[in-house]
Amino acid sequence: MTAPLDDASRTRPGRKAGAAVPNSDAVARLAGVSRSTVSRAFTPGASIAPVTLERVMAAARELSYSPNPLARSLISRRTDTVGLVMGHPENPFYQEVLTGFTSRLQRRDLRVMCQTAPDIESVEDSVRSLLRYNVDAVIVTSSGITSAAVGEAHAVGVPIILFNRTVEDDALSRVQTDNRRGGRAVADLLNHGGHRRLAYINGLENASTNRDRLAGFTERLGELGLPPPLLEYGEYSYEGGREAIKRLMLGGDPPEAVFCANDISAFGALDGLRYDLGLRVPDDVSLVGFDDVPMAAWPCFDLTTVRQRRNQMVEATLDSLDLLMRDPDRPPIRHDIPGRLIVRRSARLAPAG
Amino acid sequence: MTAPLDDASRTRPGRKAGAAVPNSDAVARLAGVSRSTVSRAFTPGASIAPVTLERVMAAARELSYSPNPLARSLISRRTDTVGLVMGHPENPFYQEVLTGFTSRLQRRDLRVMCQTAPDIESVEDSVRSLLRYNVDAVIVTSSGITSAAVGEAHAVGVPIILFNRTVEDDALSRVQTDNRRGGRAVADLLNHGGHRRLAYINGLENASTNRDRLAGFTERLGELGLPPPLLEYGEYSYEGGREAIKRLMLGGDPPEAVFCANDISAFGALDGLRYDLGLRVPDDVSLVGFDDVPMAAWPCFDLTTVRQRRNQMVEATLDSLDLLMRDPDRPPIRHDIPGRLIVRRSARLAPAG
DNA sequence: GTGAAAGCGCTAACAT
DNA sequence: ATGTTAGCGCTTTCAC
Repeated sequence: MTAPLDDASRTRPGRKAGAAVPNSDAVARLAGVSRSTVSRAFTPGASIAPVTLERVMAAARELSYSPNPLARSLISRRTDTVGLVMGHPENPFYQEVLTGFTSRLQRRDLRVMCQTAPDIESVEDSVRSLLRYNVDAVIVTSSGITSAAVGEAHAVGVPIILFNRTVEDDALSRVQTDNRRGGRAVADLLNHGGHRRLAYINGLENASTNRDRLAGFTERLGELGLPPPLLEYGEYSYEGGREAIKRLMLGGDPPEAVFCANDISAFGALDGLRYDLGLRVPDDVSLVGFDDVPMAAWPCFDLTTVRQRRNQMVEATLDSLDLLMRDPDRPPIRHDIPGRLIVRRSARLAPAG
Repeated sequence: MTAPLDDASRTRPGRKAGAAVPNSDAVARLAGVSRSTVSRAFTPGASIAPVTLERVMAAARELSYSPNPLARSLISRRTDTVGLVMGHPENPFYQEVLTGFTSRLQRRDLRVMCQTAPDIESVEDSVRSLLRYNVDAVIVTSSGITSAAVGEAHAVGVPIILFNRTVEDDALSRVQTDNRRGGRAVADLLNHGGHRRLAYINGLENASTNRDRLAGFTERLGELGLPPPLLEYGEYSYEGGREAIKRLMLGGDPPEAVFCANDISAFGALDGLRYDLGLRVPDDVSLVGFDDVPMAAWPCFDLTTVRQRRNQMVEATLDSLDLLMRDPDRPPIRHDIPGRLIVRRSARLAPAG
């Protein structure tokens, strides 16, 4: 529970002694003003005479000075740093999300502290660690979070946003694809294709994305008078999908169409079907994924899938972050961004001749 | 050039006022000791009586106090934070590298500040920004760096390590695959396959990885008495590879075998060959990539390639970092880790019947 | 509009 | 082994 402060690395020496990092004192001396004036020169709203400003800035340029943000944060209680906790970085979708976040945050002149957290407990550790470093906000991607961590963040007034994950705690801001609606759309598509025996290859069992996609899928199947899907476990991974499809197809009552919880597991399922089982897609089995990663469009896969609007989701997250950082007491913000069915060739569109 | 300090975000308020972050003063009072004793309790080597230590720690636990690392860094001149500048995050290989770095740095109790930098100028901006935040070291992945940035880092004693990139400045530490040797190995392989008209699909023209792979390839071809390869430009991307192969094959003297600067462009070339041009691999053309990303093993690609030993490279980088952080004046450390030829089915192994 | 003084939370140097 | 003092680099009163 306690932070490992007693680690050996603490014996490491600090920065080289002779290193000359200019401070406001030096600039003040060179410009012939007081330290507070230098500070004012670097504080946008401050009242300062234009000439003085110019003189200070010239001195600052000469010494290539800029205020030490860490010292500044000691007083301002802002670090201009956002913490990013990534749950499942092996999925290309989240890799693009990560890039989206870092590049856009940079553009807003915010620093990014990255942590990877394989499971929900390490999310707690990560958040705690980020809070110690006084980040101004935390984004948690594709992973849940313990209410303990939420509480600690709330106590110090640091907003948390969940990206593509929901938790029971309804007091949390979040941005996600409308996974349930995505699942429903897939049910409709497969129904149009004339399929009746359907299956779903689960992602991670506890992920809300997985649960919601399945819930929407099953719900809509029910409305259409179709039986609930067969279930298998694919762990959101290529290997998982490839194994899962074999278990499904070699079981008693093989499905006619399979909905995979994400694209990567769908690629695994696709390869399992054609290379391991010698079946054709979509002639023998229809297959649908979720995410629309770039590879899904490659001819080798040509995967019908539900697109998550990555850019839109990232933008929504950053906009929400802005609002929450301005006012930590604001009620939680929630975005459910509709996915978009991308029809390619891996699923039959009409009943077989 | 100057940092955009005058941005609007500075008007954003700091952390919630009521937020109670305990400080050493509070702990000192509760434990009935002085503030310096509290400090000592959290400083591993410090001389402190076991009973006092216990009492302080109990008080700290009660207030859930831990020292503010930012305030601490003001004096110690260490932030326990490493800057990571990523050049081309769209390549899955570097996405895995990124994950490797963040998870391993976390394990060493170091924070990671991430920046993405599309070009060499933005690397300079990124490094400067990281230096302002007093990172203890900087890792630059898959991108070059300006000597200005190197100079600034050196001036403040912050080590920089280049990951998979070389620059003229020989005073820089770096870790990379022995790209030249990798290129030579591919030349040998294709020669064994009986190919004589060869081509190389370039990655990014200025990337040292690209130059070295090509140099090794060409060099070894020369030694084997083969003509230098035809050249095309694939930009290290799927689309680039797919277009490049078309230009090559539809040109006057189509090659018998093609070496692609990385796996992703090789996938593009492969799809171009079979889906756009109707050719078979390796029957009509042999194809080799570089990286050995997980997808290369998927049956759909089954790509012969040169494996970069990602984990080993990441470990070597972190070990070097450790040494350099301990002694910034230490001479540059260089690792050239041999790649490994992974033979799959995309390249012929013996001359055609 | 500007300077002096106080203090953010911490550690280091010097006492004892 | 512990307390006192000074100061890291900055901003923020509060005077003028």
